[in-house]
Formats: sequence, C-alpha cells, structure tokens
Amino acid sequence: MYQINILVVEDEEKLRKLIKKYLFLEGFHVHEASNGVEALKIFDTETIDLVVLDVMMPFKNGYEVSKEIRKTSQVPIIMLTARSAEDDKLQGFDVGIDDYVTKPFSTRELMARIKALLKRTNVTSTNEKMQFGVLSIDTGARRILVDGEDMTFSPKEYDCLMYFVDNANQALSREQILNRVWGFDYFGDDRTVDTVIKRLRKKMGVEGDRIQTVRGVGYRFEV
Amino acid sequence: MYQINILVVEDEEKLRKLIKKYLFLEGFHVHEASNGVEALKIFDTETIDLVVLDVMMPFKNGYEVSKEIRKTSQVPIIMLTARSAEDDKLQGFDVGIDDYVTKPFSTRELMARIKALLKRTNVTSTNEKMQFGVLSIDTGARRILVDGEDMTFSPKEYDCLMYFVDNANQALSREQILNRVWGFDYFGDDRTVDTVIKRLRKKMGVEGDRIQTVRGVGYRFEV
DNA sequence: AAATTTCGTCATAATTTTGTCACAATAATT
DNA sequence: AATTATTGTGACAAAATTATGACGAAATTT
Repeated sequence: MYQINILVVEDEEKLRKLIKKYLFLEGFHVHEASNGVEALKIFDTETIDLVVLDVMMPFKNGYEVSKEIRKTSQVPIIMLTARSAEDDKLQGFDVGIDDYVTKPFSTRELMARIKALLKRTNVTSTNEKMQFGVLSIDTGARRILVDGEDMTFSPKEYDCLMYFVDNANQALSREQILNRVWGFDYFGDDRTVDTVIKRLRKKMGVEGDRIQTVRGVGYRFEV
Repeated sequence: MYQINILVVEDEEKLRKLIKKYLFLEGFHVHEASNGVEALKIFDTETIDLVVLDVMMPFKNGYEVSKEIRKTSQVPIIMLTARSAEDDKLQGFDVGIDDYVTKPFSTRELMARIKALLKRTNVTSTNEKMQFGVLSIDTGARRILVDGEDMTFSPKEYDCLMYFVDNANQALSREQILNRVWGFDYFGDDRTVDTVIKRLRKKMGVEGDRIQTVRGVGYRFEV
C-alpha cells in the first residue's frame, strides 16, 4: 500500500519525534525537518501530501515557510501555534494555512485534524496500478512494465513520468517539469528535460509517442 | 505449533483473569503477574513476546516496569491507563510504550490492539511454511532452508527478510526498513540497511536476486 | 571469562544516473 | 528555397548511488 507522506516541521526534537511516532502508528510515512530551510529542501525533493508546521522556529518561521511552499504547491498545511491568539490565525489563513492546532494540543486532536484535512483534500493512499497501452505502472512496487517486460526507470525518469501521468493531456512547460521533478532550486539548463524525455520515450517503447512535443512550450502526455 | 507468550501485569485479579481468559481463547499462552517485581522476574526467566501492563500498580508502577524492561528488550508493550489523560501518553511514549488502551476498554478492543501490535512488530505464531524457489521459510521454527540446507540467519537478517516477505513486491525505502526492523528510534546511518541486504543476498544464494535494488528508494522483494 | 557471532561504519570499488555538448533533424518563418 | 528557431539524439565525463570487503565494538553464547 502506498503510504501518505507527511512532513513534520518542528524545531523541538522531542515534540517532533512524538508527533512522528503517532503518525507512524497511524500508518503514515513521516519526513522530519527541524527548521524552515530544511523543510523547504525536503519539500522540494520528496512528494509530500501534508505538512505539519510549527509557527515558532528559529531563522525561518512557519509563516515564511508556508509562504514559500504556497508559491509552488497547494499541499494541505496544518499549523501548530503556541497561543490561541486570533491574530495568529488571521495571519495564517492569509498565507494559505488550511488548519490550526493550538499548543498544548492532545495528539488525538492533532491526528483527528490531520485525517480530517486529508479527507477534505482528497488525499488517498492507493497502491495504484495503471495501464496505458502496453505500459503498466505499479506505484507500490515502483515498477514499470513495458510489453510485460520489467523496465528499469531511473529516479528522474520515473518521477518525470509520474508527473506526466498525474497531469495527463496537459501541456507542461520545461520549467514546470524542472520545478516539480528537479526542485525549484535547480540551476541547470532547461534542455536537461529534453534528454530525460528522450530516454523516457526510448524506454517506453511503442508507448513512447504518448509524450508529445508541444513546440515552444514543452511536452504533453496523452492518454 | 509455537505459541505466542503474553505477559499480563495487572494487580486487580478479576481483570487479570478476564484478560487471560480472552487471550487464551485467542490461542495465546498467558503469563500472569500481579505486581511489577513479579513481572520483571517472569520476564527474565520466560520468553515473552508481548507485555500488557497496567499503569497503576502498588510498589512499582507501569512506567517503572517498562523502563526496566526497555533496558534489555524491545518487546512490544501495551499499557493500560485509567484515564485518557494525554500526559500519561506523553510520558509513556518516552519510556518506550508501543500502544495504549484506556480503561474502561472492551476486551474486543484490547484483543484488536494486541493483534495489531504483534503484526506491526512482526511477531508471528503461525507455523507458516513458505517457499520461494529453493528458499524455504518456516516461521514457526524460525528456520530457513536454502537449497535444502539449514541456513542460519542473524536476527536482523531474519527480521529484515520477514519484513520483505510480508511486503512482497513492494518498494520499501531504507527508512521504512529501518523503522520496522531496527525500531523507531534508531539513530544510525541509512546505509546500514545496505549491509544487511548484502548479507541477506549472499545467504539466500540463487534466490538472492529476489531482493531487487530500487534506485533512489531502497529495495523490493520479488515473488 | 573466553569464544563466537552479530552489527554498524568506513573505505573503496563498481555501477548507474545525469547534465552538457555538439551536431543532426525538424518545424516555422521570411 | 533559404534562414532561423527549436527539438532530437548520441557520446561522454562528472556526479550520485549502491555493492562489498574489512574491521572493531557490542552483544550473545559457551
């Protein structure tokens, strides 16, 4: 079963570990960050389904982090606030926070809020098996069959294909692809994408031309 | 068939006998202790697979007992708490409690929790005999034959393989493996997993390449 | 207490992935 | 048709990741 990925951003280690443990017991896959910079880094490199974010943190506070995240993503965010001060909440909803939990909170409450938010945002943990012509994708196994043959896709190739599949029939610019697959702090050339596309098409065999070139823009995966 | 041994530590005799009865009906072998000192004594002399531990007990309370146990063992522990007070839980996870049941509880709930925890910690009672090519696994005897030859797997190797078998055809990240096999609070390097995989593959002989490397992620046991 | 086994880390080797470049091919524009 | 812009592709070296053997510490057994 595919696990839901939750990023916990909390500088206080003890609390972070505690939250992690509870989330783990609930079957979630947990990523940890002890500060904002680390959080953004993880967020860019991992597929995160929900973020639990402490407001009060050294260097980069919760609002700044969420503002950064919101530049590229609509991932659900739950904020942990120390006080129940209303102005905190107001400020938070402004920068796109989805829900709040006020410290001190019970873990039960936090779990309930997380589950509710996941439900609200339709995040599901399905071990999907998809089929496109002779192309079979098993996300749980992270395995792809082409014509029944097990085909090894490199991480970049796999992530790229997943991005295409998630956004089938949509023209995706090289920049979009770079942001999502490489992370927004990637500095290389636009045309790196072309090379990965080349390799993808080759490995996908006859299904390779599901990846259509959208001249002047980027590519599109057709279903 | 090998029976799972459960130690029930509860000073109130009536409740203890009740729990014992239900556990017995579920096919478990039950050891009883009415106080902490007795519990530790039994724990040292018997092979115990799981402990059900009441918090409130005269002389030595549940936390003290679990702290003692944790000095030498990672056996799963379920705590019975009188109140649902969260601070109880916080304290408990600190001393290594795996799960909680709040009084009053239904026996059905307790049984469910126990079974879930046993599953989570890979304690199995079934005298299952599995076969993967020339690899035979007898979980009851905790024995593995490779090509008919009895092969000794170290605890880590065995646990790791069991985790793989339970999650066959699933890509498992190093972190997931660490969490399950090493325990949640393990602090070492990710790549410790690699070393165990190396040893596993070697001992598994020709079946060794059932453990596939999933680049950028971890490993997958293929059936 | 001694012997044995297990375990984690490290260094190094082997392998795979990845980005870039140069040039070819193709499409769009003049 | 020629020119220009954009994309396709093979080759290659650097970078990243994984495999593996060795070693000593820790744990377990004798």
